This record gives sequence, structure tokens and C-alpha cells, in this order.
Amino acid sequence: MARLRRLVDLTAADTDAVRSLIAAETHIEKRRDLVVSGYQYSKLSFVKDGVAARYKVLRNGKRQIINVLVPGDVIGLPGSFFDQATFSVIALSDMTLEGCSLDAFIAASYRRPKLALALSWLAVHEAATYAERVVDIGRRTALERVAHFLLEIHARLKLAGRATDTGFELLVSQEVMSDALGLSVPHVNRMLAKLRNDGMISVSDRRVELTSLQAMQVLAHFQPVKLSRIPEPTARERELIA
Amino acid sequence: MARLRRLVDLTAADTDAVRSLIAAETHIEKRRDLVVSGYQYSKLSFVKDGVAARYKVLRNGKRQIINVLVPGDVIGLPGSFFDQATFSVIALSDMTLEGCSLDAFIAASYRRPKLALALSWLAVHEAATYAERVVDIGRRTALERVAHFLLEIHARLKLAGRATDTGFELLVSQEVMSDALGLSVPHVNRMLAKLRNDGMISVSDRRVELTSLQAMQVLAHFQPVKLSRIPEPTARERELIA
DNA sequence: CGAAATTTTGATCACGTTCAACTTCAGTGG
DNA sequence: CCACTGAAGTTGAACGTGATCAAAATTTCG
Repeated sequence: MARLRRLVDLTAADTDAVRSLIAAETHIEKRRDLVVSGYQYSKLSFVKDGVAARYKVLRNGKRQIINVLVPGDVIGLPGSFFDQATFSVIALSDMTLEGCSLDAFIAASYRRPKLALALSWLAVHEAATYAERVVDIGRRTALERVAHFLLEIHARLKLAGRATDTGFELLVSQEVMSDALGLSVPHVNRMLAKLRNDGMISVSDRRVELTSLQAMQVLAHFQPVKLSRIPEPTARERELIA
Repeated sequence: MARLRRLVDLTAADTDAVRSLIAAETHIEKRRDLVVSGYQYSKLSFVKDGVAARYKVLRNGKRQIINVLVPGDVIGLPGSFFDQATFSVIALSDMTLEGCSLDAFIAASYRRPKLALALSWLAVHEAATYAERVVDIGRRTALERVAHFLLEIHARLKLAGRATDTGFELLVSQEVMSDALGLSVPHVNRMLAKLRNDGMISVSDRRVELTSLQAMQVLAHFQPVKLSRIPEPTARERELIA
């Protein structure tokens, strides 16, 4: 798992352990629910390909998307840690996943603490992402929000090797964007149009080019985040483990 | 730490290990910054008494509070996991903390995987809290938001043993509430007044009584969350560790 | 007691919603 | 090949929630 490697140095034995946990790839088709709120979900799945959204719908019918999941992201975090999932996850495109049961991962963690720490890191990253979304929705204007959303998706797709320096494939509808940003569809549309008019982005087909990345980042108050790596055990600890 | 105990069965040795990590209590006075965005903070501190807020300010001067920290909550999550903290934390009242360095905790985790798992659980809980706040700000009306905020604070204070079944001490100003909810101060004030008029709450001094908890929960679309507990290692794993 | 912070109230205004219609496009079947 | 369908994108007009600004009332605290 490239995602894990970026966080922590895994020994050969570690990677083998992880690999042995992973069940066969799963394919999910567009519009399928992966996790349904209120039901138990006890797996830890990595998105290998495709896009999904974690969301919640309120009684009044409104939907709020917590975040959009791109390749490299984890499904079942935080859902699998509750007796019943608090949020649903739906596939926005056809997807392929690979995952293991949470119990198996935890069992392995007792033997390889590094795995448990990696899990902590993933969860912390998740928390930081959501926190950023809180700021986004709470205190940015509609235009800033849309710009920020594009920048964030771009950054994350780039990490997953699915974007160039300045452009990417926008694989979500404006309805999804509106539900993620707490805006109405028409207004998202208008804001996108404004970004186009102002020469910040250009769109053709489904491809977005960030023609003035600098200006966008200023407008959106965007600042990329970098997780630190997990510290290695000291020599003394290493002995104790071995 | 009562907070940890609720998540996981710690052996006597485990608790001793945790206790040995903890440095002396710290006292912080009101209005002091505990964590400053952009600087490194590498501790893991538990709030023993008092209230704090995790926040970010944008260039336009607006402040968004990610969440309010009450006794039992953790400071340095997610901040300590980044090379530089992404959010600031400020004391909203005089506080007492107890904590340890993140490095020390991680070092201990290599020896006691259960600690690393406990850390994962805390981080997941953090993520779930933020996710709920995203829904709150994104798709609830101002009235619902204020109601939801009161219910959430109440539930969390109750867990910490600082609230009765129906009432609690509201220790945050309306300005803090407005920054947490993405609203203006006058509007928060009006919504509180409306809740009072509608007989949902009654306030005297700093004490809030939820006179119609049921109705509030319906209004706010409130649903309490419960983290599952960390699974115990199996007998076989236990051998391997020992 | 005086100063500062907080709460409350009012008037005006703007941002974003709502609702509705229309366009465009991809896919499907006659 | 065209007609039909449904999803997604675009545009416009009226409306409403909540922001903004200002000032008064009240509480807290030095």
C-alpha cells in the first residue's frame, strides 16, 4: 500500500503481514451504497480506483457530503469503529477496492504495533481533513468554497498520481459539489462560471485546468497540509519487540 | 485516565505505563494560547478541568472554531501529528491539563500496542466529531445549529460528569458559539431567545436547563454517538505479546 | 466604582436559496 | 436515424435567512 508507505517505514515482514490480511479486490458499480448509515460495517477498505462520497442525510431530505473519497483513501474510517455506522458511503463511479476486516487488522496490530500507529495516522489525517472542511463551510464565501474544493481535490488526486501539475479530471457532478459545500446547485454553477470568467480555471469536457493556481490559492486561503511521519522505535524498543 | 478506560481494558501494567508517561499537571490561564498554528506542538494533553477551543483564523479576520474542548478531551490531536500545527487552541477559561510528549507515547506504544490502538480510537472519535460539525454547519438552519450545539455540549459534559440529566453550566460566550457555528453573534443571540420563548430551554445565570430535551433532539436532528470498544487480543495473540 | 466584555435589540442589506424553465448531452429503443 | 428518456448543466426572477452595522443595556471584573 503506497499510502501507508508514505507514513511509515514498513519492514518486509510488515508489508507481508499487511498483504496477507487483504482480501481479494472488490468491484463496485456506480451509485451503489458501500456503507449504509445505521448498519454495521466492520471493514477497512482502500480505494484503488474510482470515486466515492461519505455523507449523511437529514430528516428534511438535505444531504451533506462529509468528503469525497479518491484513490488512496480509506473507507470505514470512522464508520467501522462504531456499533453502527454514523455516515453512509456511496460510489460516485464504478470502483475497485481492496480491504480487510477491521478485526483482522486489529489482531495484527497487537503483534505489529507499527500497524496500529499507522492506523492512528490515517485517522488523524481524516480528522484534519474534516476540520478543514468545517472551516471551509463555516467561514468562506461561496466562491472561495468552490475554489477551495477544486484545489483540494487537485492536491489529493495529485498525491494519488491522477493529476498533472495544473489540471485534473473532475469526476463529480455539480450536485455532488453542492452537497459537499453546503450550497445549492445553481449557485455552484454560477461560481464555477465566475471562476471561468475570471480566468482562474478553464474547463473542457470533464477536464479542469487551473490556469492561475497562484491566484486561486490566495482566493481560497488554501494551504496544503503535510502529515509528519511516524517516528521509528529506538534501538532499545526494537530489542523489546524482537 | 477515565477516558481511556472507557475505550479499552487496560491491565494494571498498562495503566502504570501510561501514568509513568504523564508529566506534572499544568495550569493555564484564560485567554492563553495552548497551540499556535504554524508552530510545532508535540504533546498529547488531556483536559482535566476548564474549557478550550480549537480554531483557525482566515486572512479576512474571520475565525472558525472547529470544536470546543471540555474535560476529557485531548489537545494535540490532530495538531501534534503535523510538522506544524494546522489549528490553534486557546483556553476559554483557566484550565488544568495533564499530558505527555507524543514521542514518549509512541515509544510506549511500540511496547504496548494497546496504547497505539487507544490512540487510534481517540483520533477516530475526533474525526467523527468534526464530521458531525460539518453536517451541522452545512445543512442545518441557524436555529437547529444552536440547538444541536447545546445538545452536543451537554452530552459531552455529561460524559465527563459535569452535567445533570437535563442541565449544565454553559461556560462559553455567545461569541464563541457564533464562531463555532459559522453564525454572527446577534443571530446566535436571537436563536437562543427563540429557544427560550419556545420553552425548549431556560437559562439563569450561566446555567442552561433543557426543559424539553425530546423536542430539542427532534428539532436539531440530534443523535448521540457511541464508540465501540477496542477488541481484546485473542489468547493466541496474548501469548505472542507476553 | 469605572472599564471592559458580553448580551440584547433594531434597521438595512446582501448573499445565496428556491423554483421554474430551458439547454445540452449520452444512452436506448423504435 | 430519429425520437425518447433521464441526468447534468445553465439561466433568470423573486424571496428569505442571516449578515452587518450601530447603539443600548447588562454583566463581569480589575
